[in-house]
Amino acid sequence: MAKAGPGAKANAPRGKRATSYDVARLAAVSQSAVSRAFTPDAYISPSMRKKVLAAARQLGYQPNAIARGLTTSRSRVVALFMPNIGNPIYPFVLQTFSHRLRSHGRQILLLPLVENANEALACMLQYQIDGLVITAASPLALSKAIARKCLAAGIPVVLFNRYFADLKVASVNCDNARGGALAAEILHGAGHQRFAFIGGPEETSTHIDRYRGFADRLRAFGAAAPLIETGPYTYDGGHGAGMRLFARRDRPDAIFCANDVLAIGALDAARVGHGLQVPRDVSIIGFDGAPMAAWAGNDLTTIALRLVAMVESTVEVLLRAIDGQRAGSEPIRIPGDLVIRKSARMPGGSLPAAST
Amino acid sequence: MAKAGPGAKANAPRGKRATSYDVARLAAVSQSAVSRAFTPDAYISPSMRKKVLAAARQLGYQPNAIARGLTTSRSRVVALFMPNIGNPIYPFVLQTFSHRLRSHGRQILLLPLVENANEALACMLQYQIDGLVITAASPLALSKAIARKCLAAGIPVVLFNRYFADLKVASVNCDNARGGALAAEILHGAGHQRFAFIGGPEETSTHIDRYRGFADRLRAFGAAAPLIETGPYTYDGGHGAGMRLFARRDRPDAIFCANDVLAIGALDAARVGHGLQVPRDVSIIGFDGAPMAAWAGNDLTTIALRLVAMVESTVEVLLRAIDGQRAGSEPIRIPGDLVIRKSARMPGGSLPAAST
DNA sequence: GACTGGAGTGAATGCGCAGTCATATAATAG
DNA sequence: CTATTATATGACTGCGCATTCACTCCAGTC
Repeated sequence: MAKAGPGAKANAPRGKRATSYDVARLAAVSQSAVSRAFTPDAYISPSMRKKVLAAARQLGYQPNAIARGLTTSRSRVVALFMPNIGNPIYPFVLQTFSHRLRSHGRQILLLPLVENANEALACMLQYQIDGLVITAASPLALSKAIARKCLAAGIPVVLFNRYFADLKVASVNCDNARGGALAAEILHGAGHQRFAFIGGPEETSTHIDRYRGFADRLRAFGAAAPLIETGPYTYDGGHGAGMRLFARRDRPDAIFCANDVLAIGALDAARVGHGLQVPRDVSIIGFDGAPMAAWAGNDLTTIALRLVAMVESTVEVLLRAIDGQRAGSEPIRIPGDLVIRKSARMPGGSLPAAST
Repeated sequence: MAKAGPGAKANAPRGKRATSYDVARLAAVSQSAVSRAFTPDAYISPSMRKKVLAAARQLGYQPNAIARGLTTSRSRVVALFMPNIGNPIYPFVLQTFSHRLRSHGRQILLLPLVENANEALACMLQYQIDGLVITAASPLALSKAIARKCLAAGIPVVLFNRYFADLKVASVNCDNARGGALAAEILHGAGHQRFAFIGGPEETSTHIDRYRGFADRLRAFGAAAPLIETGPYTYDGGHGAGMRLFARRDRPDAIFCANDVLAIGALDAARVGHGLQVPRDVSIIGFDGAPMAAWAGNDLTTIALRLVAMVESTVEVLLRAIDGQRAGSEPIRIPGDLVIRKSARMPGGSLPAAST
């Protein structure tokens, strides 16, 4: 074949990658033809395409996405803003986004933790980002500022597992209020009397909706209003809240936590910190469906997000927005699924009740 | 100022972003001057730079990284291959990489989980990736194939927390053998007699080196060879291994696990599965320094990776390779730090010993 | 048999920028 | 006061591709 370059395919000499012209020359066609061969809906005969692709393969040619982006002024890259990964569901979310976007020919650029919204916007503009996904695992004020800037700059934005009441941005969420109500039904139905809620930062939509769903349903049952403890969405936050709650004389016997990491913190506060038995002395329900909720040491009853469905929906909304259709800003809500484990007594006593 | 466009800065009319020519016109200078103003080491007077930057700010101008990439033929983007995020240290690793690379003006493109190495290479070539980091959180065979292809294509590669004995690739690792030896010293020094090792996939360098360091040191002490159980690097892997070990008549009283997730699985197998007390009945030591090792319910003694140092070293090696200096393929080893908690008895009885 | 039209292809252009080269001005020397 | 050199700037080209436009070719038409 060609002259042998050390460790190189066909003729990729020294850091020089084949261009469409190289392929054109080899296939004895024009550069236009090469371009068409790699463009899905281009006007080209099957035989021509086949010939070009053969030559391309021989040279190890891949279209240069940079050059393509320059002419089309779209990068086919989507940015993801997801710093502060404290919630263990996000690795899976990230992986799922990556997979789904790839199947639509998109790549993911990871936006680093920036100081302010301008830095983020600069990054997006520089790389001609086609769209942005912001997950709840990011500082609220910063997320909002970034979303606002991007919208002003005409970059489509979709929020994942979060929404802003005062800013019209497309979003995909769990039906958090319904999840909270479900927790209330279970805990009340199991005969509990003294309820508590352990939440996260009070301005986040997950905190607000999960609490509201829980408290509203309790009120509908005529139960006493739940105690509330809040803190960051971390193990320590849940542990601290649990320690405070269990130290009270009117110690709660049923706790709903705004997420699983908080719940595991509360669980440890009960068992290790206060020597309580779960669910004999206290029932605890979490939210999210984090992997470690299933671990034998935790065995946490929780309301699991349908993460795959949520990601798919987010991708769909984003791609549609990129294609120019203005997305509605009404939050899309996807239900959560109750996962019954052993950290909470169930109505009907399907788990060892207090009589033990 | 300029005519008011709805929701637009100065004059960013309809999805049209300002170019260097626009800035040049406004500042009454040439396009070259604009380019120089945004190039760190360019030959330009301070006054000129100031004037250009002022005009750029007024237009909301950001250099188009795509166009820049086309002329410089480097994208300033680094790819990260890290699918299968099962180990909870990786979210932090990802965040740290992102942060560190950004401080060097680099962005991260997340490589999705691909079917084969060719897909990955295609992605790298299309986007003119400057370099690649492969973490241990990715399938071994695929990682190796990708690394091989990239090297052949002239793309610098650095492995994080992994190395290949039979392929010359730069890598940054924990000093795993030393960590294993440390675990052996502690467990032997605390008076344990029946040792076991719970590992991951047998061909991974972390498994091999951590086991070897452990077993070699035990042998040096004249102790019996440890029992070995292996499985995937998951909670279930550790739990299953633990259940098997504790069911034996010669049940081990000291277990070293190749990582923290395995160790937590083993811990739960001991406590929940077999009703054993830790560390009265068995000492367990993990590896990595995962966040949940610190949780009260686990309280796991472990050997913590110096993740920040490892990431910084990886970035340094990678950037040097991108700048053309061939990196050595000898693994860089960074020591791990013993974190003493309550899952293992310590030499000298600094924790409640078997006498309880 | 000249004419129309569809199908396929090639030539040419520009995307936005970095860098090279040439030029104009200011500073220094002789 | 001219010759020489720093210093700073502008004109221009090309990176690799998508795309537009013009063109060729050939089947069908009357």
